[in-house]
Parts: sequence; C-alpha cells; structure tokens
Amino acid sequence: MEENYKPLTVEQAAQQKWAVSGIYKAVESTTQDKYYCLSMFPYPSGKLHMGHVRNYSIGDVISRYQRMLGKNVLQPMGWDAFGLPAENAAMQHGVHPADWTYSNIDYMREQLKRLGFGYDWEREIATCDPSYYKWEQWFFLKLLEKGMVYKKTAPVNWCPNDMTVLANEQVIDGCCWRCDTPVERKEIAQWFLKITAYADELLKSLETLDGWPEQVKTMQANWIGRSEGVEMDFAVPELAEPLRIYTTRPDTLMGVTYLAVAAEHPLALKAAQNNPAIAAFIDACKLMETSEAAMETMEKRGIDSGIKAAHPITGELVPVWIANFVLMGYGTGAVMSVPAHDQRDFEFAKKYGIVIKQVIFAADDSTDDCSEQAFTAKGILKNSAPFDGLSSAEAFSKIAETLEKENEGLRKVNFRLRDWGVSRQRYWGAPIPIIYCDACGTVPVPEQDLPVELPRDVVLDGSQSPLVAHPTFSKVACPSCGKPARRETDTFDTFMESSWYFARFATPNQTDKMLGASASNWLPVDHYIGGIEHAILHLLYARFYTKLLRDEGLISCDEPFKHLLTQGMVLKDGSKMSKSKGNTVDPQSLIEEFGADTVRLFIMFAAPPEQSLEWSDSGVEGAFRFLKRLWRQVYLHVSQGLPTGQLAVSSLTGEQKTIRRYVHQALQKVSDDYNRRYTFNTAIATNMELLNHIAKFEDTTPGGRLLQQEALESIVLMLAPIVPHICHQLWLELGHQSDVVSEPWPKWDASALVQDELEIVIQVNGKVRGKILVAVTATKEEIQALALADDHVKRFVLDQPLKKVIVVPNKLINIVI
RNA sequence: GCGAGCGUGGCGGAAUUGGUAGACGCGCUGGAUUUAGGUUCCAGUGGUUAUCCGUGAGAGUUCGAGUCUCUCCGCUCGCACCA
Repeated sequence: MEENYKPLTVEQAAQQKWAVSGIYKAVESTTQDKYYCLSMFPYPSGKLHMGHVRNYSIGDVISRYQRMLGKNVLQPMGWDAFGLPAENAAMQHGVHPADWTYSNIDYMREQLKRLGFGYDWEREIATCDPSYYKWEQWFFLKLLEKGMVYKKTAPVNWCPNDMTVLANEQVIDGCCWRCDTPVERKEIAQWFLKITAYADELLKSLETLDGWPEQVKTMQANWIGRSEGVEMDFAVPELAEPLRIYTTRPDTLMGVTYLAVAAEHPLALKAAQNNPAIAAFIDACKLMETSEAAMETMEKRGIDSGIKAAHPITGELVPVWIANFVLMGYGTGAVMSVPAHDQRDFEFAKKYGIVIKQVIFAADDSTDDCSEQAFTAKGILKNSAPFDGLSSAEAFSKIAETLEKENEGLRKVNFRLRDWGVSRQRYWGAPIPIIYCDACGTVPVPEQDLPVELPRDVVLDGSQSPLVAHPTFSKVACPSCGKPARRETDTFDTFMESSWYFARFATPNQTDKMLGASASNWLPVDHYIGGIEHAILHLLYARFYTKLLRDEGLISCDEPFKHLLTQGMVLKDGSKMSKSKGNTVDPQSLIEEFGADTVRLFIMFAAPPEQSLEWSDSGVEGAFRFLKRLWRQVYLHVSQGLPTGQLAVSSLTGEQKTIRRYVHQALQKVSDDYNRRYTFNTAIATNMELLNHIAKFEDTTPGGRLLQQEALESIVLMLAPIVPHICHQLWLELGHQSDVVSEPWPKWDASALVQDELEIVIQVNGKVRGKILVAVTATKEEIQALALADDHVKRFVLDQPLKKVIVVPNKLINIVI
C-alpha cells in the first residue's frame, strides 16, 4: 500500500473500474426493489457551480446508500437545455444558441464524470433535442383535443423601443434592461394549460405527500389558495351588463362604499370616451410591470369613473373607480371595496376622500377602532340592517342566501391559482405545433409532421422574435385545406420540458411513444433533490403534468416525487454565490488540487442539506486533512500485516469493549443519519470522532488488531457513499476483493452497545451541580441517595427540604428545593 | 405588499421526543518534530472566575426552554416570462 494519499491516482483507478464494470447502468429487476433517485437536472449555463456540486453530491450519496441497502438504483442525468441565457449568449458573443448549449453540455458532462457521480449515462437526455420535444408537442396536441388547452389574451412586458417582449428578469426598475425605455403592459393572445381544472386535486393530494417538507406543502397550498366566498352582481344603469365581483368577506357587504375596476375593463374604456382625464389615467396604467411583487408594492392610484353601480341589497348607488391595482386578467377585473375592513381599501379611501363605513365590531372588548387603520378581524354586524347583530359567520350565510334568493349572487369556491400561460415570444424553445388558416382556423400540426423542428438559420438581434423574422418557418400549407397558412411562431415555456423529464428518464430512447411501459415500473421518483427556489413553480407544474400523463394512460402514479429534499443555497461571505457578485468558487480548480472526494466531503460536512452552506477554503483543507488521516490510519494498520482469526467478543478487556462500543454506536448513529435524518454532516462528524478514538487505541494484541480492522472497515463502509473513490481503494487495501460500492450496508451489534454503568447528571433547581456514575440497574431511590451524598450537591441543597425529585432514566436527576 | 423559512463561540455547525449548550471541523494560542516555510503530532480554546452569565431582543408556560407560546428586530427564498 502507498504510504501517502494520492487522490488523483486513486480517483482515476476507481472511475476506470466503475466504467469497465458498468455498475451504474440501471436494468429492471424482478428480484430487487427499485429506487429512483433524481437530482434536478441543470440548465447548461457553461460550467458547474457549487450549487450543482452540492445538489448532485447529495443525490449521489443517497443513491449509493440505497445501493448498499440492496436496492436496484436508477440515477439518471440530463440537461434542461432550452432557455433565455442561450439567446443572450448568442447576442453577446455571436455564437448560435444550439452550439453554445451543446458545448456547455460537453464541458459540464466531463465535470460530472470527474466528480464520480454514479449516473446511468445511457439515459442522458437534452430537452433541446427534437426527439425529446417531439413528445412535448404531441402531448400538447392531446391536451388540445381534450379541451385542456385554450387561447386567451394575457399581459406581457413590452419594450416599445426594441419592439420585443421582456421577461420579468429583463425589467429593471420598470425599464428595459438593454435600452432603459419604460416598459409597458401589452395584452397579446397566448396559449394556456388548464391547471385550474386540477386545483382541487393538486391541493388535496398534498396530504398524501408524507415525504415532503411541511413548509413546501404549505407554500403550495397557499399558492393554490382555495377560498370560499360569494360572487355577486352590482347592476350598472349605464351598462347592459352588471359588474360581477367575488368576495371572501360577504359579511362586510353593507360597508361597501365604492367599487374598483381594472384600467382595461369595458366600463373604464366607456368612461374614458369623452373624458380626457380618465383616458390619460388609463394610458398611465399601461406603464406597469407584470410581476406581482411590483404590483403589490407600487403606489396605489385611481380615478373616479363617474359611473355608479347599485348595491345588490340596498339598491343604493356607489361610485365605480378605476384603479391600477385591479387586474383584468385575474377574476372578473372588478372588486368591491370596504375601506373600514380591508387595509388596501382603507388607504385608497383615505387618499381619495371616499366614505369609510364601519359595519363589523369586535365581539369582545378588544379594540375595533378603524380611524387609523382597517379593522380586518371578524366580529358582530352593526349599521347593516337587516343583518344587525349577526356574527360574521352567520352573516356570511345569511347574506349569501339573500343574494341567491334574489338571483344576484352565488356561493363560490375560488382559487388563487391561475391557468398556466405557456406561450413565449422567443427562439430557443420548443415550437408550439399549431397552424393558423384563414379558412379552417386553428389547426393542429398532424402527428406525422411532428416534431416541428426549430430552424437553425436565424438572426438574433434582440429586436423581434427570430421565428417571426425567419423567411420560411411560418409559411406553411394548411394541413386541412392545403391553402397558404401561418405557423405559430411562439415557443413553449421551458417549464414544459422540466415538467415531465423525470418520466422520460425511464424510457429515454423510446422512439414510437412519449413513454414506454416501464415508465410505470420506475415511477414515482423515490427521492427528488433540488433547490428550495423550486418549491412552488417547477414542483407544482411537475405534479400537474403527472396527473395529465396519468389521465392519458401513460403512467400509473398520482404524484411524481415520493420524497423531496430541498437543498439550501451555497453562500460565500454570507451572500449567494453568483457571477454578478463575483464571489464564485470554481469547483474545477478544487477538484484538481484536492480531488473529487475532498470536495464532496467538505460540501456534505459543512451543513445539513436543507440549510444554506457557507463556503470556506480552509474547511476544504480540513476535509482533505481528514482523508489523509484516514488513509494513514489504514496504512499503519495494513503495514503490520492484516490480522487473522475471529474476534472473541465474549472475552474482551474493558478498554476493548469500550472501543467496540464506539464502533457500534457509530454504526447505529450513522445509519439513522443516512436513513431517516439525511444529516450527512453529523454522519461524517461521527466518523471523525471514531477515527480519533481508534487512532489512540494502540492495542497490538491479536484481539486489539481485529478490533482495529473491524473499526476501519466500518468507517470505510460508512463513508463509501460520500467519498467513494478513497473508500474503493481502502477497502481493497483492507484485504477485500469486492467492490465497496456494492457491499451491503453494515449492521450494528446491539450487544456491543450494552454498558454496566452510566453517567447521570445531578441538577438542583434545574441547574447542573454534579455528575455521578451509577449502575444501569440503579433504582430512583438509589440514584437520589447517591446524588444527595455528593459533596458539591450538598453545598446547594444544604438543609432545605426537598419539594420534588425528578428522575429522567439514564440521563439526569433534578432535585427541587 | 403577500407566502414560507432562518437567527447558537472568532467562523461553519452539534444538541434527534422539553432534560449536561457548544459534538465535529475551521481558526487561534502554546509545545514537539523539522527547520527556509509548510506538513505532521501533542495540549489548550464561549465569557468571567471563590462564582455566576450565556443560544437575535423582550415576555410567558415548566421542576427544567436553543427547543413550546406571544410580541418585536434582522436576514434569506418565492411571487406565475431567470431556471
């Protein structure tokens, strides 16, 4: 055995061995349970960053641990290859998005291989490959057939100077990131998937996801946002149609002092016809971002339309305002306003001098004053004849009933969730397979013409969609009548690709179907690992897609991910590692300096997976030091010749029993850390502690050397999922011919854990005053007598009478005086 | 603005079910070996020390609170076209 640890040699040898044996290739088995472990696939942005290394290290550790438990593991890898950065790179560096993407993929694939992740590379997929997005287009057309897809207008960020649509990220302080022109909202026709048709199921089946973090389930439930309320009409004498609104607080109906409508609402447009002030206000409302955060924090402004609407109960006329915070696309584009009981309405009413009418009063003696702020709690109705004296809950039913009887309203369940807009006015995405014909209307591309391939010969200059500008792409014959028609030039949202890739990994090379039969055997994913930033959108879309695929008969599960591990961010100097902050650490140079195992070890040791991880260069050196110490300890042991014979467990000395107890306590603790807690940092710490113990254990008797062998083998097995290369080599050095990555996970011997005596903490009034060694068989009375006899304890107890004595078995005794 | 988290030594973190706060590692201090430095090894390391005080701040529940409850402060993530 080499005296010194040489990571590069060790890692090359191990990786070569794995490549030759094809050990990570996943083949369906009838004798083993499957385990599908998936890390979120990367966007090929150029090089791996530390967030990737962390994500994939966690996934690889779980995969390798499950393999040692005897599972048939599937761990695939691929590329979320469509997206905006490729187009930006094209504009900045004059490189084609496809070339840029594929060369990034090639570089990053090599990095992943160098890190020793156990992927089945035969299943690699790239979403920009026509053989992948063909099935996405096919499935979209299936959904169109089923009525799960429709087209409507929706707002986008529009740069009037560049004549182009901007992503939210490309809008900086309300202006275009390239030319600084103020951005406008523009309504354009777009394709939508009816995710709201599954709102109920997406909400209800969250309850079945026992392996998901509570916080993620809560966030999803809040995002879906089920509410119970009343939809009602306010008649508008000047319009044929009444104003329809929805409220979750019908109990406050008698406090309505105005209504508010969106700037794009027909009522607003009518009011603007001969009122230049209103027309100017509506114009100004266009200068607004589409993101919810921007809208919720902007200044709330409005103008009186001059039009009045009739209160559905009293018939009293209330003014209708046009307000910038009401949106046409969400709900009905109109809301009722109760300044006394809603904070936003309150601030708006104060600003514009609108009447504030309090109708809800506190049921107890807590304050219900609404002169300074809205009183938003529920309570008792007053000033609300004929509902005076009712509680908010009673009023909800009574008012709903009254409106239903008069045919002016209806109880309704609403969701905050909106349908999924999938149209993007961009080049580097999957084309939407639709053709528009003047005679036949909207015509799906026939199945035999799929995929609609993205043309390569395009000009990217940031001014308009390259597919619109392309000379021939949009010019097609109508598949139905053969006359000249126009092809859809929008592409799909890239979330469309990432919403089903986990299923495609089961049958990645299937050419005649979207998913082969074995998709149902591998799915659902047993463990899914990825960033917390995906807690809502990606995970919700993937759950939605799973239900769509199920209803199409392509898979049989209801949910895609059994267990979810949301990994924290990698920070440097307290803030997120990013190119723009210039605080990135390149994994490549560290791998070259210390080896993949050191990088993996540090990243798994520095923090538990769900917490953010603070990068530390000296911490990496600490990890390297530990691997060197481990190597040295095995070297010292092996160079004395491997011990022979069987360990005689029944005739160990006290010190030998203690060291063996440390080994088996570690096995027990580390198994729990891997299996239940996913706290790999404490699993590593336990192994470091154990190595410290055995380094001090210098027993060279035959029994002592067998104990040293047992301890070192245990450490190597316990660390194999985390640092597989060095463990591969050390396992061979310890006298084995087998491959450590395929060894069974070690079991602890319960009899080795037994102790005769235990240390018990003595507390007086809850404060630690001493420690005593007692036999494990000691009774409460015996422990109490021993504790009271302790000199130090006596000083605190003195002669005071004992009020109470609490004994926590095997832990502590608390004497209360 | 709304939703979800987090806050413990000089630093990363540990304390799993309310029961010894600071495991393990980094850094630092002293020593040994080597000596040009580094490596390696050993000892020590929350503050204060007769004892007390300490887990963002303040209150509460309890024999006992880092852990549970409430209020506040600070930070992070998400908000539907970044992925």
